[in-house]
Amino acid sequence: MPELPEVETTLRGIQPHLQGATIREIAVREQRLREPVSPTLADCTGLRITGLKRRAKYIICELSDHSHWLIHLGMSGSLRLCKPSEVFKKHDHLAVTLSNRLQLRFHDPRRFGIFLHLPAGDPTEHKLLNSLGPEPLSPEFTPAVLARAFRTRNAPVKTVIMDSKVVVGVGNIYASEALFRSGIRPQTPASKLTKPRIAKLTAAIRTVIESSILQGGTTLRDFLHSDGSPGYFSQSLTVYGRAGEPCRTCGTAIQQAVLGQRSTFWCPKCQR
DNA sequence: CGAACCTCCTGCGGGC
DNA sequence: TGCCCGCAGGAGGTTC
Repeated sequence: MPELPEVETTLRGIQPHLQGATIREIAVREQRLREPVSPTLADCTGLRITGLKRRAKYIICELSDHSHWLIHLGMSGSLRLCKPSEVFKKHDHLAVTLSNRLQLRFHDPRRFGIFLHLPAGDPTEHKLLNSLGPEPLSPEFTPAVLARAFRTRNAPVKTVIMDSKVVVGVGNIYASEALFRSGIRPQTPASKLTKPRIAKLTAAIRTVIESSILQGGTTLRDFLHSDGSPGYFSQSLTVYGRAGEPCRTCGTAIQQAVLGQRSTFWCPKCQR
């Protein structure tokens, strides 16, 4: 369940090894992902990787012919670098051999991930990217922006902050965490929140994601030898997954309910 | 447009 | 120990 910080950590881990490398070979071992792996992926042999960036939870890889790879880790995906000789693990669906004697492997048991080859052009015009909201850590993510999005939304605030058109990168775990941090009950209709509370929520989303990236960065020492999953689960979560356990602030039992098909956790005393 | 619901898939944990 | 069942979840798609 890679959340944005995990994607960012993955990007930082692989970037130094991919940037500037030439693609020697591409092996697609399983093309049935959320969308079929692009058939033109094989045509990328011989191209150089000229840049890597992240947008929302997507990793965008720029190639020397100005085409791009658009990668999403879905629920269970990971990217990892290893020696080309390493035995394939179950669910290693893609292997990209590079000129630097390393191999990039895309591993994804549940196959909710995506690995697309976009034709030369601006990747942000792709339909998966062209209607995304602001990055939570960018200056564009302000209380005013959130307030504007909330005005017309009567759905639970938790559902709304998980809407990627409102703000990207707030997954199920961090939605609960950010709401706890801002003292807001997840069920509250977004339209009912006052300006000061929205401001608090904006800051909480930023803080929760920021501190998690820092954790990922410290846990992950050498991406080359890691198993591909940054140790971000080791972080202490305040409410997520803690139903029935005492709130770390007031001791009240953490509640759990399903909201918008997703399990949600909150403290009934600290969050109103 | 908004809201509710559906879907893809496999691993894991609970119950017996 | 083994088996069955149901749940978990990112996010686009569908329907009303």
